[in-house]
Amino acid sequence: MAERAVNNPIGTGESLLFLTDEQLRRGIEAMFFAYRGFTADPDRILQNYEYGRAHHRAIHFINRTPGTTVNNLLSILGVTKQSLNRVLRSLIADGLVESRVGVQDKRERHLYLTETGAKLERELSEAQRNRMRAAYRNAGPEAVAGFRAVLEQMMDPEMLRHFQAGLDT
Amino acid sequence: MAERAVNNPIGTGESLLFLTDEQLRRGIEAMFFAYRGFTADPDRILQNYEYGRAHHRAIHFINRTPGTTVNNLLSILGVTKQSLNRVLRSLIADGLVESRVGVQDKRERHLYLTETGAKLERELSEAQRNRMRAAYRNAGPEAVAGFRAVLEQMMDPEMLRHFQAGLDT
DNA sequence: CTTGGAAAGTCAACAAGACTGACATAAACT
DNA sequence: AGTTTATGTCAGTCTTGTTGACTTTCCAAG
Repeated sequence: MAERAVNNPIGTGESLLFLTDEQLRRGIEAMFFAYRGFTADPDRILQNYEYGRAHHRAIHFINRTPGTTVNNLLSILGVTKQSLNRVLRSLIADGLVESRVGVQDKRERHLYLTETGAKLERELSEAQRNRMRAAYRNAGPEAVAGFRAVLEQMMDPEMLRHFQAGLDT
Repeated sequence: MAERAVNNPIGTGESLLFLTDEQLRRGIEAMFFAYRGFTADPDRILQNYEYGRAHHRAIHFINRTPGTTVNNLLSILGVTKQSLNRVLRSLIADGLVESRVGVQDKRERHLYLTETGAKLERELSEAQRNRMRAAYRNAGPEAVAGFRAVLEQMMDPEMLRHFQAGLDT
């Protein structure tokens, strides 16, 4: 009936990985609880500005890739253009994001943070980096490499593409 | 103006951790993209049942701790009772969750998955475990330990408490 | 040079899932 | 007896997502 306590050992060849359902469940819960911590600090800050997580995501990726097009942002964020448009409209209206008509292709809009937008971005990312930095330091350098390796393996191929596109090195 | 390309090395004493803002940003994005992959499979399955992520979370933790009370679930999930109640009501109405009045304290309701509920739980967690298992295998055993270590360090103390409460070992 | 299609934007309607606030009930505690 | 606790419910709001329909702009191929 229940498959609890059933061992499900997987040999990788070189070293054994005892991946019981129980251990996998812990990994799943770790992701769940950690993601909450991961978003907690920015969420708190955003309340002071009457913005939400969607605004944070837009600001983050516009900052990462200044001049990115709406379409590119759409494929990174994985939402509909209507949903993103609502967010962008408010950010543009509030003077945090600037939308410039494309030079080569005038249909495209290229997005940039204004000085005000960059300021909020710094406030948000600084809080998030502080938590990440503390976690990294407490876990140690080998842990950091493992953390990144597992996360990359967990991504969908298209997301992995977007992730690697953001790596300069 | 911009602080790009500014090194921010942090010496831990034993081993050096060069935690540049750039490296921390990669960790942040890794979390973002990986979480999308993490939830993608269950989300797809849930559409067939007209349920959402909130139902999944409730089902997961009721399965993990059968007989848990509503209050305990509330503190794990970090939502309001009104929000949780909406989810529980539909799960109970659909016969996936059973709510039993407490024996010692009759104010409390203890929650259990029915056979139907357990079946959906298996379908969801199997999909999620498959992805987690593949990620673990591809990343290797040392990576798994590091992954878990960093995630634990990223949790808020109260969430860490809940996480560790779910560890039998 | 015209037309087809891509990129972007807008409007409307809707749904899930979170929230607050107010209130009800039952049971336990003091 | 009065207060606190646990739960449930009603009503209303907000954010963020969705679909569908439609327009404008504009590049590029026929």
